[in-house]
Amino acid sequence: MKDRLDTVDHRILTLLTEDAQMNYTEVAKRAGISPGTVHMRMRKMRNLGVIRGATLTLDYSKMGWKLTVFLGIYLREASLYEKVIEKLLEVPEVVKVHHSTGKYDVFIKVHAKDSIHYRQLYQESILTIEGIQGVESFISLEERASRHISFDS
Amino acid sequence: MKDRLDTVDHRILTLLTEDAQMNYTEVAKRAGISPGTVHMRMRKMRNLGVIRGATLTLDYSKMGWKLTVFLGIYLREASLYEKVIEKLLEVPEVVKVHHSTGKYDVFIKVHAKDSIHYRQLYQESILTIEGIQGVESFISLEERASRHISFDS
DNA sequence: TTTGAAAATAGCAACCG
DNA sequence: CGGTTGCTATTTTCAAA
Repeated sequence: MKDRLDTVDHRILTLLTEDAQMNYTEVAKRAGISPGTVHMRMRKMRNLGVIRGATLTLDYSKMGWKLTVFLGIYLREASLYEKVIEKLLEVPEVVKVHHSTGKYDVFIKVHAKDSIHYRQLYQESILTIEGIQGVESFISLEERASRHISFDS
Repeated sequence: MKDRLDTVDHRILTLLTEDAQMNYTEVAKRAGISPGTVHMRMRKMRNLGVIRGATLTLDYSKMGWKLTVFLGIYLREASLYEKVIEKLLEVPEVVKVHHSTGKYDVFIKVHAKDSIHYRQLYQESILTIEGIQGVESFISLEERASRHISFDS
């Protein structure tokens, strides 16, 4: 098993990042290879850890979750990040958590049903976390793109 | 076709957001329903727009893309966002674009192979965009969570 | 990497509660 | 009317070339 990805792998990734539920026979057809090869390459890329999994892309607003908010968090001490992240992970509305450097120490994304829900979650579940010094928030008005880097090259 | 999602729909979403490539027979087994029902519910949720699609979760660092950077962008005038977003979408390394309010006008996520690549991309493709007044950036050291809100309730 | 064949799954139609 | 069952076409998966 070769470790480096080639053009065929990239082509498979492009197709499946656009629709992870596309069946491998169709992927094979579009990539100009046999279905067996698609299966093999996918197993290889999963084993390499290049592919971590597959997930659905959901429209939360259509499910009644109207708010998407990003929070940039400053810590009292940078070394507290591990503890703070642990606590953040306990909040179900928190869907992304990045340990970061630059402007903020921790950067997260949360979903809320409405502004009431958001305020409550913000005040009761985020601000109360020990070690957080400050938070800057910005509400997403609209997601204009959610895509992958292109593998064609 | 009922418009509201029920417990069964939520259970299906939970299973498939964790692994969008799980076959529907397995989903049915775990949700305690028949495969036919899974197909039916999935078609319903796609038609409702609740499910927009499915994608692979990739580990970019394992593909040689070592840097993930978030950029908070201030515009010269808030009304320029449409034009600026158009330009940002032309940059292939830009994978997420949010029109936002609060701290920044536009908020994006980019991937780069290394710091050389990042600097070049930043200076040549981002800073040169007409209408951008300022940019604040923070590098993701580590993604500690990428998940969905939980639908159990 | 492809091919070919067996096992499993998808997708639909007719039926049931 | 939504759910299940059962049937057929398609897909997956593996072994051999």
